[in-house]
Order: sequence, then structure tokens, then C-alpha cells
Amino acid sequence: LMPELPEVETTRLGLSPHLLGQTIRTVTVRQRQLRTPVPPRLQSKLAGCRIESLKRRGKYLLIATDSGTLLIHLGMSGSLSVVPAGAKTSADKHCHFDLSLANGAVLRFRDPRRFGAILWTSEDPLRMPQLASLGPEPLSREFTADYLYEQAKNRNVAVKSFLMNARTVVGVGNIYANEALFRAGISPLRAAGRISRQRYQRLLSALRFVLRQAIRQGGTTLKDFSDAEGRPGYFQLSLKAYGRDGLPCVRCRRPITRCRIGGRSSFYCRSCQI
DNA sequence: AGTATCTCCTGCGTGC
DNA sequence: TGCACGCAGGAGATAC
Repeated sequence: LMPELPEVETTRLGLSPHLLGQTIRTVTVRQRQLRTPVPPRLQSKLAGCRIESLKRRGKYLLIATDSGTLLIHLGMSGSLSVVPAGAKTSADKHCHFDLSLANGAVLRFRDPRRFGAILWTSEDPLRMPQLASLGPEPLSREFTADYLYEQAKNRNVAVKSFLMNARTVVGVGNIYANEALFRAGISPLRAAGRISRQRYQRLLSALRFVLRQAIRQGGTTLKDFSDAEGRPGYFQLSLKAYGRDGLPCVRCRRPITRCRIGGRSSFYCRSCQI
């Protein structure tokens, strides 16, 4: 499980019917040491609160209550599941955090690699430093080819790093950056500032396509959402670039190349992506 | 200021 | 069989 935007959105959609309108009874923290320490005294802040909405900003899940907002980031190995009332709750050593609801169900956070984060604010969550400087949502109207082109002006950084930078646009991790660039026919190594407006339009469309496709396919796992064995959506994705080094390009049959950009493995076709 | 690199963490695959 | 090692990754911190 590598939660990028589609996985977080799938999680949000799956959790919503279980959480909306519910009252929080207790908070259990088994492991404080996540990416940042879990805030102290969450029990006193959350007990008795009613969950009013479940939103997403980038890869952050926002659980808004009547007295503040709990933010959860899944890192790269995090997952949230609902343990139904009365079910045997077998929390293993990676289950770091539980929210017990008044109806007996439990929202459980599990994260083996502990890159995830749990934050709390009683203020406007969008003003938190983690959210305040984020770029636009890739599926929103503010995210346009003109915006991308203007942001990229005079930038010498590789377009793949530019695309994965959350100040440019949120929610694009390594998998979808590789896939979108393949679909757009743009080399991940190309300098961001050396791409035409027209080709940014192509990249934007490609990115939206792969994200929408992933959200749609992630949705098929919703039925089993309370099952801890639920498969992440991208398992069903037909990846055309990511992880395919040495394998034939689906378009021209020449082998996919692997290289390292900004410390991340990158996969592309040297013939189709220029 | 923009860019590159390091860091946190654990599980898994590989090689000896 | 075991052990060392590299790698995976988001995003904040740090260095250049």
C-alpha cells in the first residue's frame, strides 16, 4: 500500500458512512512515535465530540468534529479501517491509534513504517503549516495548464520533481507522476521550464486521467472496507511505466528505462517520452 | 530563491 | 538457516 491521492480519497469515501454523525467515546494511543509525535491529551480533546465531516486536502484526511479537526496522513504504509461493533479487535503491533465510537465501532490506524502522522487543531485546519502552503487539488478548477506553465517558468528542476512537489500540485506521488508523464509523452528528466503550454495541457489531462482511473478502481475495494485485508486500488491498475524497467513499452515495444530523479526511481520510455 | 540531498521507519527481496 | 544490505516512499529539514 502506497497511499497517494486516490488511496486517500478511497479511504475517505469508505469511512464516511461509518463516521459521519458518530460521537467519539474514547481514544487509544499505543504508539506516539509517528512521523511527528501524536499530540498529547487527545482523549480529553476528542471524547464526546461529534464527527461532522470527512474531508481531504492533498494526502491529508480531515476528520472535523464540533470542537476541532483531527488530521491523519497515511505516510506510505498507513491504513485506516473500521472494526465493527462486537467484532474481535485484534490490534497487532502496528495498530498505533484507535478512535472508539459511541455505537461500538472502532476507527483503527495501522502503519508499519510509521511515516504517517496524526495532528489536531481547534482552529481552521487550512491555516495549519502542513496545509497552508499546499498547491491546488489536481482535480479542481484552479489546476489549469496556464497555472502549471506559469509555475514552471524559469524552473530548471526535472518536470517529474516539479510534479511531485506539493507546492505545485498536491497528491502526486511517484507512481502517478511516472504514469502521467508516460501518458503525456513527456520525459521525466525534462526541465520544467522547457515545456510548452500545450504540452502542460497534455500533462494535466494525463494526470487527471490516471488519478480518476485509480479512484474509480480503488472504489471497488470499498465493499470490503472494514476488512483489514482489503487490497489497495492500485493493485488493479495497469501500470504502463512504474516498475516496468526492462519490459517493453506498451506503445513502441522498446524497453522501459529506469533512472533516479530527486532520489526516486523513475521509469520512462526513451523513445515515446521526449 | 531554487535545487539537491538527507532523514524518519519497517518489511521484503537478494546475495553470500 | 541467518545475516547484511539496499530499496521502497512523503514531506519537512538541511545544505549548497
